[in-house]
Amino acid sequence: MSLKYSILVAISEGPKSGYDVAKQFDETIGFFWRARHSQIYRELGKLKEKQLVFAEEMQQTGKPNRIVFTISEAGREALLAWSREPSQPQELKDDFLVQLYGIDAVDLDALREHLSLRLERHRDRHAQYLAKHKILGDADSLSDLGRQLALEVGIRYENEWADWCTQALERLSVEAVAKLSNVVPIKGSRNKA
Amino acid sequence: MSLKYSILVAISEGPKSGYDVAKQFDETIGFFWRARHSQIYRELGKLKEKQLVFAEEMQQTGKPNRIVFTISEAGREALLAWSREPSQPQELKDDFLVQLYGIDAVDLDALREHLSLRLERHRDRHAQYLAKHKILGDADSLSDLGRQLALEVGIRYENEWADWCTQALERLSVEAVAKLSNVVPIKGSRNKA
DNA sequence: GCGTTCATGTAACCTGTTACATGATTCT
DNA sequence: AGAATCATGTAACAGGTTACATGAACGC
Repeated sequence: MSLKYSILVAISEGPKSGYDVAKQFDETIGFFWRARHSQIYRELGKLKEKQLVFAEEMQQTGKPNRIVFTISEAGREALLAWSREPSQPQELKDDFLVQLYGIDAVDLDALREHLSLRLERHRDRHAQYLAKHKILGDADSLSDLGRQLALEVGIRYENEWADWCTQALERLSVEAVAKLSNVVPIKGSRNKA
Repeated sequence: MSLKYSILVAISEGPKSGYDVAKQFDETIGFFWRARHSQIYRELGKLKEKQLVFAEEMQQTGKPNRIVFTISEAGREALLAWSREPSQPQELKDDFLVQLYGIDAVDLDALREHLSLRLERHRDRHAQYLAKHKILGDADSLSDLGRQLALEVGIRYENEWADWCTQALERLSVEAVAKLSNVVPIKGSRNKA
């Protein structure tokens, strides 16, 4: 549903090739919507058919030719119409939480290890978002304000995850688990049928 | 990838029909992994083929027959093996953030309205998670602790979103936007080519 | 009489990932 | 000599949504 519009947003800033769009997805928009180049080329084809973008082949010597896409008036209108429809929030969806939910059937030591890995990852991401946020500085245009707000979601998200990982590591530590009154065998526990 | 294991987690608690699994996905596991019944029946078929579960048809008078699935030893092993592989965190993916990123090309008034709607939604969800968390009380078993920790992710997640929505509404209010030094036309702005 | 719950599934479709495929240039 | 960047795409598959299909029992 939204890949289409994410691409239109990218192209609405100025004409871009599929390759350019893919790069932007890796750098900025990709924080909020990811896509591989294979998907991007496929979608660009559809956008062209629906005449939401025009394509123009640019001769290049030495390098392969670029096919540059420009947004059409219809494309801008589609983008505006899309922005008027309520979007539904992304729901939590995480296999790690499923493992926690079924904690009696999983390997606790592995879970602890994965928690540490996640902690590092979330800290890295947090730093990345912060850096991008800093570059924007004091937002003096609507455009910068929008990007800043979007990044702040990322900052909060990663920060909370990192914080939670730290807590979870403590509460699932060997010592903490040993203190639980209702103890179950720690490793490879086979549930009652 | 993970639907398979989410279903195994559900069945590892005790034998269940496809219908039962679907219900549990609506109530508890569904906070962390969602699936429609069509997907669940399809997946159960595959699990049966791979002999990770057994199926047994139960006669019922009045109601349609139930097909009850039980986890096999191979199923438990698969679950354990899965828990040993690192899972990758869900990345942020939200069309709303894409709209913010391309704020010059969207309808600002609509955006504000959607922000309010989201705020409500996140508050509702937050309350839901909190209620479920309260019911678990002081975790005295590993199983409860796991579920509690999982719910806490949800609580944090919804709380941060709600908080962010409040902030965003202020910073994108008509008055706040009017104060930006680098003003762009507010409605239906057509970008420079 | 009508909607809900119980209970199963199929089919078509859309979205997203992985791998395949090619080929020149530039940097190390 | 080998890797990275530029630049395009296709094909097969996996995961997920929507809609179709059926049918009895129970409560309002």
